[in-house]
Amino acid sequence: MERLEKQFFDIPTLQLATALLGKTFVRILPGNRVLKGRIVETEAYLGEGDEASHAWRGKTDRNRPMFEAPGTLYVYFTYGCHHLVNIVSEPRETAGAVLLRAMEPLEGIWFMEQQRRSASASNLMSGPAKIAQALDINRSHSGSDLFGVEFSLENAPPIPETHIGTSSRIGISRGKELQWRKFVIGSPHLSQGRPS
DNA sequence: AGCGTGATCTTT
DNA sequence: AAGATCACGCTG
Repeated sequence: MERLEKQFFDIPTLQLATALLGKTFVRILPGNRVLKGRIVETEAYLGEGDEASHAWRGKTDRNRPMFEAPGTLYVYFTYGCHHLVNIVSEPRETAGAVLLRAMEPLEGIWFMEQQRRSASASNLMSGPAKIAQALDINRSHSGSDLFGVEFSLENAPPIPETHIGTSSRIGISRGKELQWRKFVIGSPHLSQGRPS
């Protein structure tokens, strides 16, 4: 299916979190190896007013990409060992991003298995840091976008509303009351989540 | 259930 | 300059 252009990403963050479900994330490595995954779980993060967001206190060196144009990538490093990948939303100078939390591996599975040593098929990208590891994404990609060679998003039919679940975001201490996690109900590739 | 591991941000 | 926190994954 066709590649999604900038206008696709230019919708409110919460809507984008839903619209991304089912779409195919495409990563092309140096050497033209192609990796693909189907997005099955996302979370929305805003700026001011969303205390769980990196951007709620304003722009810093790290979160700068969150203030860039829709379709930019925001990647950061946390817990001393994990990279997490977000797709930026909202117009320039307004913070917003959608965290990619889980994907169904579609193509390049052999490579992903190499990247993730102890993983069975359904575990390859069933968590936000696993995605970054499987697809070989790190901080150097923060600020890139989905409109070049390395990264893109392929269209796919929308997921029917009845198959989309909603919950609190996972692993945060503030903003728990907001139901800003979206996922494809019944997918075997969802993240395991963290209690409370 | 516990902990690693380091960047980032806030407070002194 | 020091301390707290952290959008997590793995082992036990």
